[in-house]
Amino acid sequence: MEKQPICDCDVIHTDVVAGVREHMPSKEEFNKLANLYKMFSGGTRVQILWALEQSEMCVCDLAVLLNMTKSAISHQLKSLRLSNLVKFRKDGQIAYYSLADDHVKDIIDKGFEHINE
Amino acid sequence: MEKQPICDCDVIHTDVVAGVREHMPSKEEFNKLANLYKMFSGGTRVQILWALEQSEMCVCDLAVLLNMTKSAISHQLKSLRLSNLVKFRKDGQIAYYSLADDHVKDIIDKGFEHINE
DNA sequence: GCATTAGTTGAATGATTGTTCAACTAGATA
DNA sequence: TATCTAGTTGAACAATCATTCAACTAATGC
Repeated sequence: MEKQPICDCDVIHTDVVAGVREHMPSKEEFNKLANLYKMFSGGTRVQILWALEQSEMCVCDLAVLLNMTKSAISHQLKSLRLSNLVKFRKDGQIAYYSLADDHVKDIIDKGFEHINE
Repeated sequence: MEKQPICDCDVIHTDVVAGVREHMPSKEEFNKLANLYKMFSGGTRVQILWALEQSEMCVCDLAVLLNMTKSAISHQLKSLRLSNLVKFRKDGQIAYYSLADDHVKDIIDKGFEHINE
């Protein structure tokens, strides 16, 4: 069953809306995009991403740097891993995390640009 | 009273951590950055931002385009306004919203780049 | 004046999220 | 073998968030 439109507007700019709708990505694509930015939208995660931009680090390094528990860091790293923003290599029992690709740096830099204007 | 470190690690890479900490922005700056990305991290808000990148629109236009209530759109527009990501002009009772500056487009484009690789 | 409409707002509610806690695995060391 | 440590995991709880609802403001037209 199709959902009814839920806006009670009488006069809208039908042509503008139709034109924009024509090139609009799917809801699914917008959700993917939103989920990507969600990874940058928490204070802890954005600090982790910035830190890994400076140097690869293990979970304990990050925990000490950010003064948080290994568990909290590990949970956030898992989200970042699932979003393909970080990767890691294992050496013995130590896991060395690093950024997955250059997009992360680009996105963070753009963000700093905006807040510093 | 100073907070005690809460990580129970014995061996960490002290030099790496110290080096990274030296150039680390303040917690406050990271929070500003995270708040910026929070604006892109909801499906609705990122759709609004993308739509306004295509054309200026009134609240009703956006409500019809995204099939949501005017109230829901208005609430999100308020957040976006407070973050200086959108602005609006009033013509009679109609409020025409548009993007505040080019950073928004840059950030969204970088995001699409990442998810389409 | 009154009615209508675009938009805003605050409170409430349900969903999502971040951190903590405790238990666990795997690699190292003895 | 037993023990220690780096890291992971799931459940639980508190905090944050998005949408709905109802009431409201301001501009338009009769």
